[in-house]
Amino acid sequence: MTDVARVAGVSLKTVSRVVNGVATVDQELAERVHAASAELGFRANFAASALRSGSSTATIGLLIKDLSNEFYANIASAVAVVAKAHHTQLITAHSGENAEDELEAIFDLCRRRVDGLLIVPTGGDHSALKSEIDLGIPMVFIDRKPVGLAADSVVLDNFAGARDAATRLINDGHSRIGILVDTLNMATMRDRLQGVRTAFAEAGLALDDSLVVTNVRGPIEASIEVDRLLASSAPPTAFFCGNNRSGIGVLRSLWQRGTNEALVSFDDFQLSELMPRPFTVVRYDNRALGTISAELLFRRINREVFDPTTVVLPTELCDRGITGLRGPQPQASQRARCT
Amino acid sequence: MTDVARVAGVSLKTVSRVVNGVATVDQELAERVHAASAELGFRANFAASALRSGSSTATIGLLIKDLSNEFYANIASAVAVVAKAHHTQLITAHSGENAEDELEAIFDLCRRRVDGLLIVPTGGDHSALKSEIDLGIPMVFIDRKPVGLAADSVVLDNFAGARDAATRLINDGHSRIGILVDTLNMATMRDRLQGVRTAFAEAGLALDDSLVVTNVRGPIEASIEVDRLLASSAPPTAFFCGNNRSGIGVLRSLWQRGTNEALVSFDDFQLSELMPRPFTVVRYDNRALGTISAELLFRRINREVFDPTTVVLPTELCDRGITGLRGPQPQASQRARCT
DNA sequence: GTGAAAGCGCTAACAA
DNA sequence: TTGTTAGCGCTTTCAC
Repeated sequence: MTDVARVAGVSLKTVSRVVNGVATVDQELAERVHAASAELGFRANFAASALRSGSSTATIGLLIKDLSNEFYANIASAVAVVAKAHHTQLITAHSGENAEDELEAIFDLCRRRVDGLLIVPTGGDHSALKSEIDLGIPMVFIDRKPVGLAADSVVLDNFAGARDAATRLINDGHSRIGILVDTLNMATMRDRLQGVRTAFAEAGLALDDSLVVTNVRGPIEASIEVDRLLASSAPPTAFFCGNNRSGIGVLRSLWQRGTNEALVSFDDFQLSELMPRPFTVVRYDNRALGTISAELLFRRINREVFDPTTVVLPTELCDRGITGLRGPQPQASQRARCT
Repeated sequence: MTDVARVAGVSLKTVSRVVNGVATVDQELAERVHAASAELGFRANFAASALRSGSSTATIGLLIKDLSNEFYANIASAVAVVAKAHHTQLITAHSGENAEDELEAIFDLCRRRVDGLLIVPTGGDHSALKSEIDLGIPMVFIDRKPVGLAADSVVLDNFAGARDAATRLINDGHSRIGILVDTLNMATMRDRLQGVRTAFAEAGLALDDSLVVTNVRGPIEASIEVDRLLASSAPPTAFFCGNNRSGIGVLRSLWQRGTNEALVSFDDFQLSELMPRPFTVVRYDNRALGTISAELLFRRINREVFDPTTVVLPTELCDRGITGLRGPQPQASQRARCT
């Protein structure tokens, strides 16, 4: 900028004024500055500007597990739209599996003075972040509430979704239901399992714990468990899956077997309506997780004052998979038969 | 930092040394600094540090259309892995549809002094970026070569992929093939159409231009075109789709009709092997687009000198969709029958 | 309307 | 090993 000032024959401050398009600058001087800028290839340094003026970095951070997972990608995409509307750049940090990595990434973003942080927690304890919040960096937690910390969060109604799912199966006459969930270290999974238990209790039925499988990591493990459960002397007549990955594994297994056990799985997924066998999903507005969190964050960033909020998004049951009947089918954009 | 120095009773520079963990500092002084840091809630300001030391911002930018699209999400996910390995944060900017927005986003990232830029171009002209490259900001273009600019790029072998696809159909006895591609403003689409034309020419067949449909934007438009083409007096017996979105539309239409026209579509997608009808995809390593580009970018960032490179990734034909036969099926992790 | 000087938070270069 | 000084690129303050 000093060079530009020299070449344009004006003071540093005048260049600054022209570059920022602020205040009134003499037409001719402004043009000399523009000419000199172009000649020298001058580009304003955003960081230096923010440093001196104490203005915000116009940057928020998003901590997320894995963008190649549709669930997280939809959140990130929705967040990006809100960020753009606020003329803010988005730094996306991948936490990986590890809670320590996650903390380290958060601290790095704080050193970079992001205006705020959106966190899809890997789990673990978040009390270490209290100091960062006190320092004035707003945070909103997505999909899981923070542990050991009072902060905003946007989550799903996991309990109700799972209870509805199990109730549907029970009402359809099933009493032996295979339950496949991921690790119970995650509150989401605990809530979903609790929803299923509640549905059984409400129906006056006993849930056979030998049909409850935890730590189901992915589709392949889910397939294996389906085969194991169905080979038992008192096999289940239906399955509940705690997430779409195990749902897909079960779906594949059941389709291969050609048997007609019922299936309800948490999480919808792309092209679920074209799966080769009917099943049901616990659906919710995936993008809303991102949109609402980001809007909440910007309210905090804009210094709006309100008590820590938890937004709970509703779920609904939707039938998916093809029925075997040919003929006009609903388009993806107006998905079918949701309750 | 000044406050920390005062509270710890040491000089500014000593605090700096302790914070950066560099050089040897007396044990006791270091502890006084740590204590003062904790007491005051001191957090190093990364931007100020980079400004003074002239070191890099340890940030790269990724310009991408839409993370909710599997193709882009896989690229972003792969880039994030490489960035993390280089201890670099990733700013993801969504270009939207608009070429002007894209340029504006790039300029913003340049003002932020990112170390480098990864761009999935929306199209349009990129000669305006020459000045930024000259300024020393390396750029790598993904999926499409830059227009009017010599820069690194990583692209697919669109021509060969499409030629292989059409040749497969021709060898299977098809001569009337419906061709559905998106706008020919995109070089990828032009290359794919050219690949199809070449396959016809090599087979000594004429391609009926009335079966070539351009500007097919998505699944719904594709479905409509399928219905139109099949209603004609000389309907096609097979379809080629220029991307997975139109492929999905055609697949849905053909499945609903219950007819057995052949289908080959560019781009694989999740759960394609569970689609209710056989078809074929032109597959490639989606993540490699991100991984290789990012690695190329970091070579540039590390001041390695080499001529502008274009990496072309190969494609292969893979059969997808269920065959109607029950029984053991290949797992997604070892996908079937790829040539 | 324009410019000179001071300083944002930090580190390089040097001195002690 | 520790401290002092100057200054990264920019904006503020205030005088002209």
